[in-house]
Amino acid sequence: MVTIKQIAELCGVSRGTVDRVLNKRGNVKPEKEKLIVEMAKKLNYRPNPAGKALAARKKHPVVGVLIASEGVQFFDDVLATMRRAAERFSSYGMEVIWRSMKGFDAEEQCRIIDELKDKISGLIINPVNDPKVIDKINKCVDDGLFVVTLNNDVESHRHCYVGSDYPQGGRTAAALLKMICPAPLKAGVLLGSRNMLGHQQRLQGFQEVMQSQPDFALLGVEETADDDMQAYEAARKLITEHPEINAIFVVSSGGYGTARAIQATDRTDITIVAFDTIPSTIDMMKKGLIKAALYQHPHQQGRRAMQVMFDYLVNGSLPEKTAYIMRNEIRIAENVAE
Amino acid sequence: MVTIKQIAELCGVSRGTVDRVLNKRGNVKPEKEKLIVEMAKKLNYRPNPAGKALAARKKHPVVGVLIASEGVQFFDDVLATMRRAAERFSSYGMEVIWRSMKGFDAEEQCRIIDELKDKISGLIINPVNDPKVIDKINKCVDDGLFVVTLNNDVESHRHCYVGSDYPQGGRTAAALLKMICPAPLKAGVLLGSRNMLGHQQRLQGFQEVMQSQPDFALLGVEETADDDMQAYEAARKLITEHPEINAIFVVSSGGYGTARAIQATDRTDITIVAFDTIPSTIDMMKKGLIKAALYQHPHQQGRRAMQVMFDYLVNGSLPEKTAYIMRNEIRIAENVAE
DNA sequence: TTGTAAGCGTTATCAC
DNA sequence: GTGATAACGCTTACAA
Repeated sequence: MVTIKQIAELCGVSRGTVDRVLNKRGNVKPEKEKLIVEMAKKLNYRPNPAGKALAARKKHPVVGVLIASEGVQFFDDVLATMRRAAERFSSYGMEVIWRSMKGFDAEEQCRIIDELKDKISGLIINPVNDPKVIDKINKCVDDGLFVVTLNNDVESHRHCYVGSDYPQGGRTAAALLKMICPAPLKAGVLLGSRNMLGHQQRLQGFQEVMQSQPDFALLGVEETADDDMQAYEAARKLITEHPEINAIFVVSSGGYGTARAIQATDRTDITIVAFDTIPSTIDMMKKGLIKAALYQHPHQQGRRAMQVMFDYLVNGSLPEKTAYIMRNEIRIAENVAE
Repeated sequence: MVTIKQIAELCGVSRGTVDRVLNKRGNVKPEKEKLIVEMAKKLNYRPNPAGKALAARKKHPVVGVLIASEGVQFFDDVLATMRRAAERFSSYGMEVIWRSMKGFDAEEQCRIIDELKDKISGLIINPVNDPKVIDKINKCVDDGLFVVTLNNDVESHRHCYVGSDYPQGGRTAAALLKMICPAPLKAGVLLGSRNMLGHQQRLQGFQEVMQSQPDFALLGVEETADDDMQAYEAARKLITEHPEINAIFVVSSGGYGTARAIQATDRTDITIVAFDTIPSTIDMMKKGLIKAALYQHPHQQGRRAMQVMFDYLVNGSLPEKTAYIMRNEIRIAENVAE
């Protein structure tokens, strides 16, 4: 509740001086600086976000959002919430420009970053795990951009990461399968790509929990490129090659294709656990073909990423954490979207 | 991005006049009013929340929070998040005064409302379902208070309700038990109180789903007053009177007491599904005694209630919905808080 | 090195 | 009925 003005009066200086001290703009006599810093601390000064936001309007901050979202339904929810947030924030003078790409081509992502870079002061990106992209991101940070990685993190100088707890997702799926599938468990795994760190981590978490199950058998791991047609083929392959299979863990997208494959074989004894409650998955849950789906809070991911960006660009405050990791929730037909 | 000032210039009037029109304060010539309203609409005017917040500081809005939270661990999470939100909002000049009570005594709740009433301009309350309380709430609304009911709704003139989807919680628990418990299912139910509408609704949802299960047997429903000791006794009673029991659904608090009762009887064939991931429940989940817990988003409930209040009192904007209903998530030992 | 003044958008007060 | 003005807290450009 204490303001810059009050601090200025108490210290016998002007608001400008206090502002220079608190925002470390220099050009203040050391003894005055000390006095002001101490006074601010003693009075527990917290800048008023409304005042900051109002003054920040003159800056018209622009945010770039670059997501490899095309053809990935999971991002529909993320982006829907980001758009709503952007709409809210627009009245504070923050503008968002949107870019999307299909697939994980590092060259293309670098190209788009270059195209965006001189237009923006913040970047929200779902980065491809590639040295060229990482370099590019580090360059952005060095040049003063505020960078948030979303849903996929890379070893870089990014300011903040927002995504889900991948190892936990795998562990949860494994434990759930142990609960709902008759032993002995003979499972197949479909994953998007071995090059996706998150998918790898989910698989590791899955195996970690299954280890303790002596009669567990991992029959095979197939890649799907997060594509339902490929998932369909991969699931058929698993079922044909391993008729004893009784469970399939779909590590990322592809639940629908998997369910269709099961449907086609008329096998009712195979339990599917998938990721993400996207419409096609929900459909298959209602039909009983997918028993459960893990929810990685897409809306919260989108909201948090935009909020972190807004707080920095408009309110001038850094995020409390350098990584916001969302929990995995278990959903079944009864508690999935109505 | 259009401001009052711009509208004023375009309409050839002063900012004051535009303000009077947009905030319906009257004293404006009908033709001017019409012109201004149309211009605002045409330009898609949206008030700037930062400006509003800044101006609202002079009002020093005070919010009363009254929750029957004592001894109910579920509310620890709700209140923790509400406190954090209150802290954030305090820099906008919004103050919160906190009251709690133990149990559901309507008289006492009315007394506390009376005590708060002339100090506050908004009330967040977990109302007792009693005509006296409802009258009191309606009186508050009539007198201009903004009222949000939290976690429990009552038939009143409250502006907004924030709580969980009770029927869905029951349905989800039932479907989950069907998945993880060997048939035939012989279940007992422990619920807080038959007078709690939410608990009743959960039980109904539970039975609704179980109906379709021909070999299902509901062995008994016992009340616990959300108390672990009473839950312990009630669970022992169920087990003693119905040795064939193989599942217990704990409709609200009491999961810990139930698990202790199971532990005491050395029965390993009874599956417990409980509500809320409070510390004692988590402990019992880690030990494997409680198989799953339903999570009703306490943090989101707290955050949303405070946000709705803030948006109204500080930004002058009504909530988009009159009820915010949280989903029930399924959690097991692997995805509960680390 | 420091102070002053204007401005961000909204609201409230007061004078006409 | 209406308009001018000051105020909310903060930033910034400029003057001293």
